[in-house]
Amino acid sequence: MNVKIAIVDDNSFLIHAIKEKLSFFDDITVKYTALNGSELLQQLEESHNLDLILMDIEMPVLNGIETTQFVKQKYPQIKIIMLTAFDNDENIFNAIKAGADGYLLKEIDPELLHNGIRETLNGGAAMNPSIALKTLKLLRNPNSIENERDKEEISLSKREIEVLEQLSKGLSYTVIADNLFLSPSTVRKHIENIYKKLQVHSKIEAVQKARNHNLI
Amino acid sequence: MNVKIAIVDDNSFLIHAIKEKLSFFDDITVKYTALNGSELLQQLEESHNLDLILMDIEMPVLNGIETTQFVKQKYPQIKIIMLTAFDNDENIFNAIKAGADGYLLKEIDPELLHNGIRETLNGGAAMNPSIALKTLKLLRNPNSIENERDKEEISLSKREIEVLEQLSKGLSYTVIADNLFLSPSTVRKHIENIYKKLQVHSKIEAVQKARNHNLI
DNA sequence: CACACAATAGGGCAGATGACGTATTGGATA
DNA sequence: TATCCAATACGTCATCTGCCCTATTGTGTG
Repeated sequence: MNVKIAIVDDNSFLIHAIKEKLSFFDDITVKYTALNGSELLQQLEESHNLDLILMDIEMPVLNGIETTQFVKQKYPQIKIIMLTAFDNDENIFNAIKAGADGYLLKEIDPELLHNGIRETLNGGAAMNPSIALKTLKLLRNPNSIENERDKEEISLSKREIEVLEQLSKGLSYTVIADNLFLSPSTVRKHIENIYKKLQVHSKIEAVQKARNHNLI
Repeated sequence: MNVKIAIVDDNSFLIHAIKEKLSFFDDITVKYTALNGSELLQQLEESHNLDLILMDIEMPVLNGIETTQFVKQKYPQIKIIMLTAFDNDENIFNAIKAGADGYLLKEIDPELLHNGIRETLNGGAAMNPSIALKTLKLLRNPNSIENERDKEEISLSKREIEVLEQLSKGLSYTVIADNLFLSPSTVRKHIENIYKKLQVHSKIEAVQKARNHNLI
């Protein structure tokens, strides 16, 4: 089976180097290349018939972490392997949080890169041994992550939090209304307001976002 | 440089099989073998001039997790790779907590095992791609470690998992269909089947349950 | 060779949901 | 005091969702 991939890197020379590495393998086709995240997103708008993205992290306009978040939100079926020169803990953790399926270093051998791509498409995860070690350390010591606090202040009212909690249990409007001794109309209105505040458009997104911000 | 390793497994036949696999590589010497943890600890008492241990998990007397804890406590310089047939989340997480430097499955190719040993001694971590993926999921969703027991009964197909992943992003049927190049009818059918298997009745419940069981 | 089952696809229907309106009340705050 | 806003409530409408039905194709297993 032929694999369609994209390469995103702000250094066009490096894009070329990666293409070169992959040129040995005829089961991989580089369908897109982009110099930053928003360029990639534009291309995906036109056609998202793509299997995997090799993504740099440090890029202008839209960096690799942000881009990964966007792509995974909209096209979760597309696998993403971070391919970067840096391997500091923060990048790794943020990339994982953003939904990356692997994390490799640019100096990687062509064969290992090829293996990593295949393994990732096969439902595994590609990782440098040094990166793997860092993820193990992060798992052992979860406290080392809790540093980054939320920047944007989301303030939901007490009632809205209550509604959100009920929502998170998978209850319907009418049941929530019944539970909180409210009219269904009121519950709907609360949920409308919650959506506006969280800037989401569905129950699932609301619950997800609320969880990520420790609101519930 | 010659590497001195130990193999700990309650199945002497499997010890032999691993030795066989490693016999191709003349930079590795199997110094000890043991049928359980305490046997290994005794041997280490006499001489702990050892680089790395390949450790089974399920063993009588002293299991692999406990043994790893002991060894890492007393001889932190000795690397330990879990080498086991099972890869359930609880084992992985406990092994990591105990201080394991890698986690491989017994069916691994000789070359990859050799690589894993070398990488680990080189300051990295050895991991199967499937294990790597599990560690990533654990990092993303740390509360999903408890509920492993009742997972046996839940078996979703690969396609169903894909659909669930899309669901979890809050996408609608039509968008999911578009992303996976399926008809909306098919997506609906998949979701129907998922609901039956998970015994739930809404998107949120499905995503919740899937998360708790580390299916996504 | 059956048989089971995953993956695909479509039809139909009742009820739920999301997004828009409007409106009243009471408490907080400028 | 005047204004803001949370909390309450209702109406409408297009769309989505959950649940029922049937059906074909391919793969794998006993």
